[in-house]
Amino acid sequence: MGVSIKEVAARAGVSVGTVSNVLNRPDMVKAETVEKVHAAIDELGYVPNSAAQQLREGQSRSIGFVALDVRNPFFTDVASGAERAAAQAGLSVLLANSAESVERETWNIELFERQRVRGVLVSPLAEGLERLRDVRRRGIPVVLVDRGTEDTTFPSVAVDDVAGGELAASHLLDGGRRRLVFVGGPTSIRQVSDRYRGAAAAVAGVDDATITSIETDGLSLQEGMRVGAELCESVASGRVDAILAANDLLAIGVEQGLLGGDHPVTIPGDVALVGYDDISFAAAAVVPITSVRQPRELLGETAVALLEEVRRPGAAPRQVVFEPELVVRASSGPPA
Amino acid sequence: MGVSIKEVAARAGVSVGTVSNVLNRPDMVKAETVEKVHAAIDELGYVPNSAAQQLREGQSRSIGFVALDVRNPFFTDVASGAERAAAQAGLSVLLANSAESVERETWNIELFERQRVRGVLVSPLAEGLERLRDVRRRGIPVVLVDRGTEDTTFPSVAVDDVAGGELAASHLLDGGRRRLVFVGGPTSIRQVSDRYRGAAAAVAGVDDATITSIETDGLSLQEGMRVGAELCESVASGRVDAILAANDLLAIGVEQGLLGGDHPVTIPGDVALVGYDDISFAAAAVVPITSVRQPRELLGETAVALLEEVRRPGAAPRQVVFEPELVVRASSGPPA
DNA sequence: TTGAAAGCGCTAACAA
DNA sequence: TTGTTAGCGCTTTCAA
Repeated sequence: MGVSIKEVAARAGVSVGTVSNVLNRPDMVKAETVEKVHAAIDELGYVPNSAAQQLREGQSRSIGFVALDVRNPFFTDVASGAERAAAQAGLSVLLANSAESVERETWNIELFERQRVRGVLVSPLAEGLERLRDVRRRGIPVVLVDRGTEDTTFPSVAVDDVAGGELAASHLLDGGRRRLVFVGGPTSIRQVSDRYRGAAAAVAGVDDATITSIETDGLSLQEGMRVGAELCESVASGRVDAILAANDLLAIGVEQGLLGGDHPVTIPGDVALVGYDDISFAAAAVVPITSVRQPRELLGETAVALLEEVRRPGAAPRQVVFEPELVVRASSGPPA
Repeated sequence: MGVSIKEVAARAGVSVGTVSNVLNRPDMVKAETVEKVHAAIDELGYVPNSAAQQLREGQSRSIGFVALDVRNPFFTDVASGAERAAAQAGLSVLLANSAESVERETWNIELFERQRVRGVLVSPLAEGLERLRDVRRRGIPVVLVDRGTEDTTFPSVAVDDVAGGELAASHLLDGGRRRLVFVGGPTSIRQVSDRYRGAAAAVAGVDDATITSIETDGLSLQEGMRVGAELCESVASGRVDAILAANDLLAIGVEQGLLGGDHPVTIPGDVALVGYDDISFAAAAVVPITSVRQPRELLGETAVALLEEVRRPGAAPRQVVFEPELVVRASSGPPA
């Protein structure tokens, strides 16, 4: 079980209350006693038991973060922003992975609830919202991350994905592109459909421009490669002159599919390409990829701030929406 | 604080002991009572307090995993193997990130110690070994992950990096390559120096073959691109016909540096390339990259097994070393 | 400036 | 089959 405060007290010849005071309010204790106690702590190798502390305090100093997919750099960046903000408030962040599964999401949230965390930040799956209301009903504050503002009873932080899609498409249209393809899916992921909607709106504003959509099974590199290879022909024949991917993993895959085929096409000569998220691999691709950047770390920081805000009694939940930003690189340059 | 077992007991009209029994040994309780208690639990939305459970039990059901860098897919894969093995034993894994900093490593281990975890799995930095002995002295079992077998007083699990380096170099030599360059660093990372040693040994066995080393500042994509661009000239002039990267991030960067320059070279025509780790981006590169694969998930599973093993009193710490495996892809094909 | 003691929520030993 | 209770390690209130 390890050394307890009792043993430290005995060794130092004081009471447990005094040891606790040395640890938590040392100015209350005579300097000499402080020294004695510290000596005992060192000799015994005492490490406080946080379960006992927490039981006594009634609450933990941790915030739970349930991410959709820890392997996506986007979420680790959001988490690291949350970590930084939490650290400043003397809190820590526990990271859990839903791996895009409702069961795991539910299980992780329950784990956090058992730990009586200060609150949970969660980028929930479409089906998970009802369960989150239960959690909140039981007194644990919840902040939605990257999940739009559908439900204004929750505080939330997100980036305007419709605007992001519009930004990307407008950029392509400004560059003279007219035959756009949107690659992404499943459309049940809100981010995907919002980005498409934005792009479609921009296209609708230009007379001779069109946009079609290719739905993928997921947002992975492999799916991107598959679609990229398929698109070679349409690009070569001039039926497609621009591709808009729902995220960068897809975009990188598409690029490789386009460049690696038997009849390779050129980027941006034959076709322009824009991704989404601006992960580090986008800039490092063979043809560096233009991408829509989201303030990932800021998202995490803000989520923590909103959590602290909503914990104050009587505070109304606030929805924060950030604007995305276009980072232009070679993949969307002028046509050949 | 949430609903406690006491309130459930009151609601169900039974004692707290009975509620506890319903939760932990339901066969001990009359079916009718079980039902009543469950009804009360549902109505009240009771969720057990794990701090109290843990305080009572004296130990948590969690294992701490301190990873060198969570952003490296290698470590998340090891972690996910550990998770799986832990889940089978009814345990869970807490993931912490050292981010290659000794302070964060120390801090995370202390956090785990306060939580009285069952044990810690750690891929420690060079400087951290002494502190781990302290942890063990205080009764918390420690397993070294991916850290060779220098200290046989710890159980450990690793992959033979010398053999891996040899494997990679031999493959290049078998393909007729003679002027090898090893790219990696800093050499203070044991994995890097081991892999180089293995490669050098293989080269020493072939009369007219040579190997030189280019030390990088880190194992990142960016460093790889820098070195790749630098190497273009040596490759073009025939001074280099094969490159061996210390990991795949570097290898991918090197490939992009080589292909993206003003005087691009061909892979594998002008130069062969081999990476290390076999992360998913390696297979998805423009020229798919030959790589040395490590059994990542198995590493994690084994670490958990070793932990359970060493917890048995009197058990000797065991060192497990796995053999790496070469995955051949286009980047190391025959010369032009 | 210190000590004694209550109590946080839970489990398990024991009594009924 | 169920109820009562001690005690896990800690903080904090109250008294000395």
